[in-house]
Amino acid sequence: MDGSAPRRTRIQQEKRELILEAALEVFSTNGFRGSTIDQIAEAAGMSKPNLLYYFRRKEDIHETLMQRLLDTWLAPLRELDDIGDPLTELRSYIRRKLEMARDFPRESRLFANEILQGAPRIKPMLEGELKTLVDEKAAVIKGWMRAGKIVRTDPWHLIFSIWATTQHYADFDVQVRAVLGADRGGDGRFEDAARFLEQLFLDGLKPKG
Amino acid sequence: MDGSAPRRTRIQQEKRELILEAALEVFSTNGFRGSTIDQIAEAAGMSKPNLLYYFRRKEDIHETLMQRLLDTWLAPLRELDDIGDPLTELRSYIRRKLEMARDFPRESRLFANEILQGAPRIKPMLEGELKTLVDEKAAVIKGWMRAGKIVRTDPWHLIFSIWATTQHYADFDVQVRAVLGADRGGDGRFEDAARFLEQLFLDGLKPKG
DNA sequence: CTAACGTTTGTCCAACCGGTCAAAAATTTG
DNA sequence: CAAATTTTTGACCGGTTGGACAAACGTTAG
Repeated sequence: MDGSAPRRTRIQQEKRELILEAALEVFSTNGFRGSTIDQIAEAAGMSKPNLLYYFRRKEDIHETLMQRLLDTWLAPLRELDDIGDPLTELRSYIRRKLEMARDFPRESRLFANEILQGAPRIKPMLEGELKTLVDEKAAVIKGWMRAGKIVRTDPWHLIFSIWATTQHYADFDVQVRAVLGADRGGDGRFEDAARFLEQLFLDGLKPKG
Repeated sequence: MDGSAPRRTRIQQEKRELILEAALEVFSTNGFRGSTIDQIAEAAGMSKPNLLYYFRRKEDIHETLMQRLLDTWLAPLRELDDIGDPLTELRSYIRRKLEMARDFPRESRLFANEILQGAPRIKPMLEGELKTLVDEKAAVIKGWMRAGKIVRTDPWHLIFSIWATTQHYADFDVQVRAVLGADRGGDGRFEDAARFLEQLFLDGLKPKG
């Protein structure tokens, strides 16, 4: 197998970027099967055969998009480090994840779509690379628990809960904005969410004493 | 407008149930556009024209499914009541939601699919019925905060976080099982999740003192 | 200029998909 | 039973979709 990237002209690089950007928009709102090559081509400002000159199959676009996504998507977790104060580390992990939901909602939805449908294309990666990474970070968290820096609990489910609460603001954005209404559903909702999540994860709901 | 339900024969009722059950399976894993009438018909054990005799359009099936879903889906929140101890009420709301994720994962995924795609078919309901219900319950929670029964925080985001963390175990089930691995990803994962969530929502991560 | 190479387009196709229709089969009703 | 009604089926249709292809167009290098 040849792992080297194919040589590409300047035009090819630019057009491929254009297509991927358009495809991200279309796939993330319609899902894979719900999106058509024509839609992507139009969003990218080119004809369908022209698009197929750069990506020979619809699936190739999706696959390329997915590979790129996964790298950046797990970056915040990779940064979770053993140096520094545990509570501060966790707090900034939550903050980073929430910022990703705010700044890259389309990527979040693309990922959610894939998982919802049973992750047919990335299951191996979930069971391999992702599991390894999470296990590794769970061990770090367990160390913090042993040291009494944070409460003893299940590190895996802790990570799940951080994923769930932060990605919720990207994946369920329509619902969040609908429920908050016009006045509170504006740009401030991410700051409100950040404040709430910090409080929840650090102190919970039970009053002191 | 005639709001009365059409008269139906015994066969019609049974077959319609069969179709809805099959459609729930298919729609929840492939999304609306990703599902074909043929798939649903085959899953229901009948021919496509036969299915179309009971539901004249693909959309009618989805709509019927959606209406039923919404009633039961919000039942746990409706039960959240002002009588009884606030912390107990919240704890059992979380437990009920988690049980729904465990027992009705397809319904959860169907709903998630709809929201992910921008809720084209149920946006009015989100902005109307749902918002009203959530606002009402947020007021109840605010009362608990004023009474010092739970910590002061944002009730809307609190509700979001409960939705997010519990539905995560249905919508992202593949990922959860992949990360937990064969040994911990079995049936016990919901009990582990319940324990973790209770601890998180009540006490947070910060050690006492 | 011209040959080689990279890019774009129009046309076409086979498969699929949602839905129709008439006629056959099964069931209910009198 | 027979008539009326409901259910099931096979054949069919028009529109869409992913993708192929050759020809035209543009660009670059000798």
